[in-house]
Amino acid sequence: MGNSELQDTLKSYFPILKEGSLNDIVKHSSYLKSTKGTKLISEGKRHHYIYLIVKGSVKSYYSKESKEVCVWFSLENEIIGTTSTIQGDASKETIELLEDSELIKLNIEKIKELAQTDLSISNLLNNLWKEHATFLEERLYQLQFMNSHERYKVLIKDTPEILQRVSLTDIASFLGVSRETLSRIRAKK
Amino acid sequence: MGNSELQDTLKSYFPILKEGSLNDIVKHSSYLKSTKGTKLISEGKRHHYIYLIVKGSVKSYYSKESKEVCVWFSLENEIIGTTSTIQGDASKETIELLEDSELIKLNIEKIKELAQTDLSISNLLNNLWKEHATFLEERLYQLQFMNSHERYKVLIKDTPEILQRVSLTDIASFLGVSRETLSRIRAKK
DNA sequence: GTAATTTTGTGACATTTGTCAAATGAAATC
DNA sequence: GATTTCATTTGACAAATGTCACAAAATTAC
Repeated sequence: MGNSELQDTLKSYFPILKEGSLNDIVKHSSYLKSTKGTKLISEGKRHHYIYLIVKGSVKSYYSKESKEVCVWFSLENEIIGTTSTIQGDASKETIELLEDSELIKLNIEKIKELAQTDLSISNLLNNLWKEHATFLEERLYQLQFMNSHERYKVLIKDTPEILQRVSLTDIASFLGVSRETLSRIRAKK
Repeated sequence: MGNSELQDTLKSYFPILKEGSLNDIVKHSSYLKSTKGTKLISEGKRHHYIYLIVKGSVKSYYSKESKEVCVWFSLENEIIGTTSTIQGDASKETIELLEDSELIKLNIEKIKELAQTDLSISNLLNNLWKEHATFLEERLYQLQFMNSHERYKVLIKDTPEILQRVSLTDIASFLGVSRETLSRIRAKK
């Protein structure tokens, strides 16, 4: 992917950005391909990038005592990163590729710097935070209000592709149940 | 609370704001006292305000079939609102005063408008979103990773004041357990 | 294609939690 | 201070879920 292609892609994702601001961001971005299993962000480490998934899929998870709990999955056309990374802290989560993927890597440190003086970039970050918060609230709602059967139904209704592309082990932890319980939920339908 | 007092208070909460930007916000803010049980924001309705708690406490909850599930509590010195309200949609949650309270009411519609052209306000909104997202992630982590005993322990460790000022019924739904289960958790300690 | 490995499903049982009913305790009202 | 009302606790039981062990299926490696 050439530089002008990169620009075109980012432009379509960030339509509210002014031309000059977009250029500034492109300067701190790069295209990359990476293989399944690659960790874009590792728990406990400081990172300086967020990513746009051009092709492929990723999971984000916390781990404790060799157990993993998935926080979210992302497929094509989504912006991903961890809140702790964006705040400049060591990441609390790990982000790992579930498939061979194509990504655009954006230097969030630089973008945050730009946002200090660039209104259009600051507004862009606002939008990203807003979307992320909305996602998290929806997830909390589901965990607090729905039982595991209902949460599974919502998942297959809203993002059926996840079922095809993510292991049931990961989906189970995402839904907040054991692998076996998810198996039984699926058997009943 | 006079206008200059209002200005001083808001200044201490939003130190990153430039003087002029602060003035613009003060113009769309007002001080108010309100009694326990008052709903600042009602589920299903459009609202245009966020609030700063000067004194008092509030809960935010979803309701379904006459059951309430608490999403969060706030005490003094916190900014509160609902994501749906801020986005201009009908609110998904209800925000209700748990005690007689003193508040500063800020017109979020106007603030958002200002943020379109005012960098310092846009950056302020970014900070607020960031804090909110961090809170939500921490909560998700606790719900996915800890059992109810552990979640209760975290609550009494991090915000013991909540125990004194919020009913156990509300706390139970916040922790994601029934009232009776919370009673038993407490009995065991 | 076969073997090895990983993922998913199933059974049996223990544990946790929810639910309903009733009892106790605390707070508000008169 | 007695009474009413509301909040919290406790008991008994049912339902849901976790855990462990193993079987079946699917995937990967050879």
